[in-house]
Amino acid sequence: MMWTMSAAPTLAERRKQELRQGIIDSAFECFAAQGYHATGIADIATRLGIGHGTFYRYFANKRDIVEHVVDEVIAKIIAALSADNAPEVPDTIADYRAQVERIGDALARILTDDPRLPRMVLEAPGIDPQMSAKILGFYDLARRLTERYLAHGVETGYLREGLDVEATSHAIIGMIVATMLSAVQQPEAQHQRRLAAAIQSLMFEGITHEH
Amino acid sequence: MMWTMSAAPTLAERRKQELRQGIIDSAFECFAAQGYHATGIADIATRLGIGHGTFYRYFANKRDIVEHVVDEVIAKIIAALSADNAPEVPDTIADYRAQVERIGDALARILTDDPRLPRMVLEAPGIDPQMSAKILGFYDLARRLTERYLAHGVETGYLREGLDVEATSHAIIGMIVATMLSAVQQPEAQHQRRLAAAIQSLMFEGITHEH
Amino acid sequence: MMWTMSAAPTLAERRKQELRQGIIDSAFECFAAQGYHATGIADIATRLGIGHGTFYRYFANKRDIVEHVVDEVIAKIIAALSADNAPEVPDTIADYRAQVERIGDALARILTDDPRLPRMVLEAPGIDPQMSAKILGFYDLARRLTERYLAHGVETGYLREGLDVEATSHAIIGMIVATMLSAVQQPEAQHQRRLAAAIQSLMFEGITHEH
Amino acid sequence: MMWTMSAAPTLAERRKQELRQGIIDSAFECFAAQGYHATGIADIATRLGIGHGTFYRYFANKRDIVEHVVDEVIAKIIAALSADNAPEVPDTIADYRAQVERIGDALARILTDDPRLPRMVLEAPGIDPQMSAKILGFYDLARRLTERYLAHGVETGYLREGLDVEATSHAIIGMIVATMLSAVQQPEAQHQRRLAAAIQSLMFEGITHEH
DNA sequence: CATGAATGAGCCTTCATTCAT
DNA sequence: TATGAATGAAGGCTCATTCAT
Repeated sequence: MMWTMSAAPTLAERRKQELRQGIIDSAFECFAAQGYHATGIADIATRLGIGHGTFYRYFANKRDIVEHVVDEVIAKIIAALSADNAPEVPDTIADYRAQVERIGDALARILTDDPRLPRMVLEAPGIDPQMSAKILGFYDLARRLTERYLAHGVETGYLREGLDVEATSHAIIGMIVATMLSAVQQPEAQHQRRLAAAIQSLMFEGITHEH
Repeated sequence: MMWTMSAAPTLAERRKQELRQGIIDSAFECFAAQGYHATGIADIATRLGIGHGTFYRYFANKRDIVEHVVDEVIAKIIAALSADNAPEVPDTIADYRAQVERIGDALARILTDDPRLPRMVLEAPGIDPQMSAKILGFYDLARRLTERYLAHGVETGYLREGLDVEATSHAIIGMIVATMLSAVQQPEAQHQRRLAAAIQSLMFEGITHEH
Repeated sequence: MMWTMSAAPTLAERRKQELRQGIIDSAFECFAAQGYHATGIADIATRLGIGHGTFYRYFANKRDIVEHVVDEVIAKIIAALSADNAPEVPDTIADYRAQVERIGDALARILTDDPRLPRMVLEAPGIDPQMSAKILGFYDLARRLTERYLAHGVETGYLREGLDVEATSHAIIGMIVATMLSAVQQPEAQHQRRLAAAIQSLMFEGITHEH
Repeated sequence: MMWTMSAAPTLAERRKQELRQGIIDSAFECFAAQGYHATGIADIATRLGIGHGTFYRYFANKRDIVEHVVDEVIAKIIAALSADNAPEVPDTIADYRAQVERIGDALARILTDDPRLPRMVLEAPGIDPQMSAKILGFYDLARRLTERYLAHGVETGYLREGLDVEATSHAIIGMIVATMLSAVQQPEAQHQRRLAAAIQSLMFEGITHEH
């Protein structure tokens, strides 16, 4: 139909989109506050002031909504992890370090901004095996991205030859996970920044005396 | 009959202990396979071939059993993390590196041995807030232990002066978490060993060229 | 449509009230027929032809419904006991005797009408200590009312000076209880009326020859 | 068999009888303290210090024991109601009044002695319809006894001609029930005695001025 | 005979989902 | 389209009863 052409969302359609997003937000808040299993569809609807029957006009079931909520959480974190380093691939050690710093800052910012994000990621694997797989998939996505950067660094020569890029990428992701874990309990910006700095140091200098 | 007084648990008592442990194991298997919430008491009992009423002779409720299961999992991991480094506190960089290696090996061994261990740790925080707190507490316990070692290293002089021991301990624990996460999907011994080696390298040399 | 604002309960609302009352009635019948403990929520629901989940939309739990059932039973009996003697306080022995007669008639009428009422009162104390207390409280309420009337009679002079109004009120309530007890097995109106007459005789003449 | 002849209960047999009685007593205490439904077989056995399996060597099931407990309670009350008036049937108004007094005293004594007796009678009808019938049967037994005495009084001439002996017996039993009801809450001897006196007064003089 | 471990029927209650209004 | 009343599958838990030791 002609009038459906991209640029012209009906008023009704926009409202629909807004309500849909509202449900996702409400669900996020409920899940973050009480956990997935302790949250009822009625809770999500009530918090939003809609009837809980309405929920099912926008999402197929409880599992469906949590899928969307987690996807959104992951998307936000991925955005923080990737947005700032998109422009160009670093070609010197300084560039790379700067990029790691930018990522650390972005992560610190987003985690400090909303500590429920890491909490969600922490608790999501308990929902069911599939959700667990999704979270692990998210970790792996981030890890593969990291691995590519490391590989590029080795190829380009600013990272150590012989570096086990795959294994090291796991370790680096682990440190990012640590950042998220600690954000659950200590979301203060300063703490996050210290953690980011320590990770940087560890990566670029190790913990020993500079040799 | 002449019983040796002290260490003589009745046959019945031994059976009781065995059944109790059997229930814990069965529960562990169910939780690992289907997740806490999808597991019914009946599942645990049936898998063991006992009536589900029997379960309640040994554990107060579903929450009680998962507590025991998780405690056992944590105990195993803590044992791996701490047993080998108990003897003496490292006083040289070589000692410390050796200890880190031993821990890595022990961890690799136990995770390879039973990949459901890390899966359980991964999924436990989704059970409820208290369990979440317990897991975070476990992480924090390990972290504080690491922090003490780092502090000792700095004091003794074999670690860099000015090292942010607290933040760094978070990062190191993150890498241990990474080990566990990867063990869920790649429990092969070789992979675990590579990961342990990479962590060591990262800690003691960083990822850059040795300067 | 021109609704008269105030007393216009929606159709839905009226249905709701009706269903609620239906559940109370159904529960009353079940409890009366099988006793509280032998009655399952499913019985109450099935007898009414509704799903047993529906029950919980109207009452919090099994205890809640029996509370309502008993309250209703008590209310009916209290109404019988008090409605007819409300108008004015009797000031002569004839007035008082007439009032006692009215109460007796009203009680006979209601007990004959539904013999499950006294049965419920009889069995309620076995539900739990709180219910027991409620029933005893109901007896005591009636007793204190009776006591007030006796005291008024003594003050006014148409009852014997020196009458132990408190103890006598207990005795009179006991005779009302007897009426209820016998109604369980002999609900026929005639029997009830004879009993009421005998109680009157006992109160006003004793069992001996008029002296 | 010869040696079974009445007078020679084996030691073992006596022990058995004692344990049996012990179980009844223990059950009575449990039922009185927590109610029938809240009492488990295990409670009864534990209070007595025996294994709960042993219970079933003496009583068929939970229903069986409560039957015995209630029977014993009823027997005690019947004894109080009938023991003292057994010797001879009263033939004058004074004799009868004296007898009523003796009964009242005996009742007061036993209720004051153990207020759990009336409580048991009060709560027993809630156990199940059969128990309810038993209690009603007990009331009726006492009532018929009373009725016989009243009839004798009328025949003999010391009670009013035309007295509705059946209905009046209901009323009198009601007052005895009142005594039991009030004993649940006020077991003090003095209160019981006042109540007995009031009942006597009511029976023999009515509540009005002596005419 | 005493014991208590084992059992499973049975019940209350929750809540995701459906559907008539 | 929004609603919320109705539903019943599902599951945790209790406890009377049995029976091997």
